[in-house]
Amino acid sequence: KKHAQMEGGMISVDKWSSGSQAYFLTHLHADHTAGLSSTWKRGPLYCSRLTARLFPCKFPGFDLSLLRVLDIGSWYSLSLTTPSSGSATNVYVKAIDAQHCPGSVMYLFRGEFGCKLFTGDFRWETTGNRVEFGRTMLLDALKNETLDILYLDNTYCNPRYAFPSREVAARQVVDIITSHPKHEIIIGIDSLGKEDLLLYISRALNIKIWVWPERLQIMHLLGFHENFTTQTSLTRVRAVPRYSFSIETLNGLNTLRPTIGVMPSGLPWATKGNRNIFGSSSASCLNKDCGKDIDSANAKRNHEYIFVVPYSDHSCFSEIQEFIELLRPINIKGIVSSSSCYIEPHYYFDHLCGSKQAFWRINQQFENEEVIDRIEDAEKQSAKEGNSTVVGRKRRIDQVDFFGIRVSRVSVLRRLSRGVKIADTEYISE
DNA sequence: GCGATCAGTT
DNA sequence: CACAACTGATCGC
Repeated sequence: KKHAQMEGGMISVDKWSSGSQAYFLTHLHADHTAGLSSTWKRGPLYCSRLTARLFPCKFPGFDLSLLRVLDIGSWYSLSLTTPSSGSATNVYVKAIDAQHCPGSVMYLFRGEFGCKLFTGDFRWETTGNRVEFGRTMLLDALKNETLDILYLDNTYCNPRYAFPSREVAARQVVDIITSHPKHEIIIGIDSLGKEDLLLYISRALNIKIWVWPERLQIMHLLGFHENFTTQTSLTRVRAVPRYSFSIETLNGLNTLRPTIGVMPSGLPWATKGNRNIFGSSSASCLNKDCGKDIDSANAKRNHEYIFVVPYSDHSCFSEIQEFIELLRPINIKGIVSSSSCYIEPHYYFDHLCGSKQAFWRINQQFENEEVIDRIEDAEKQSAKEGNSTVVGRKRRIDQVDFFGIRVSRVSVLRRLSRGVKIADTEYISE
């Protein structure tokens, strides 16, 4: 579903079938690890340092000598074999913070196949230190080169998906909690992710947050030792598995103590014009103050006890757009294919793609003095690194015309297929 | 027993 | 209902 096999079986990202020489994991959510298990024997598995630390929790008994840690922001060189010719070839890879869940990274690959970025799941907010750092790192990694293919987390790749930053959403949650001073609070979360939301609440209200025992272990591995507890008596705010979070649960809890539920989700925050397209059954929803008032008026209360807050670990449409405008890739492929309202990134972003657009990106950078310095450094660095970039550029020119004509149709066909193959030869064969 | 797949849940 | 992420049943080996 959300994975790729690259270069005719040399590299797989979040795809765990046999036939690759190197396997890359973007993050530890279950929909990216289907096929991975503790009995893994297919070869080295590359991931971020934090993912490696969390790995034994998800896959106890996994042979850890197969894990290869990639520190974020560093280039690594892999010596692989070109399947068609059998000759040795170098592939370079850099992991970049994907800002999705703890340990999540994007992978930028460079090799004789060109330059390809696989985002995994990612969130690309517009402000904040982490975002600035990520933007700098990405531009620095890409230098003045064109990005041939962007494998994009297109979960919310549709203009109707509009929601605020996670910090704004976290503030909404705090407002909901403080406006219910006598209530117990439960917040639905998954096995990994939304830690920043819980930390924000913990710090803003100076309270500990209850989590279930397995989740406390994760929190400790993430380095959070002070903000969480498994002792119910210490706090009125509890994070519970989302799967156990239901209206019945809340009704039951409310027979004991007044309790409200908070559901952080990107889903309900689709808009059509000024309206929430997901029906109007809610007692008070975001319609009235859409886009203006960002406090709890924008937190949709769809049940007497349940507040749904627009806290998403995936990019909204405008963030995806900004990301593409920054990178100006030659071509884009969505990695999410399961949705019935799936929209090809090309539908919205074709005008941002293609070889001319790649040059546009470079020209735009030169309007910024800071970036000019970076490019000059990049060019010096590039000269030191030898001829891999030359090979990549030659290959890229071949791809432009081809992709410009074919890719959109191929992508639609591939919607129904399992797996995304991005080697040139596989494009032709399909 | 394991893993792949599907159906169902929030 | 849209989604992501997860659980649990079932089937095949």
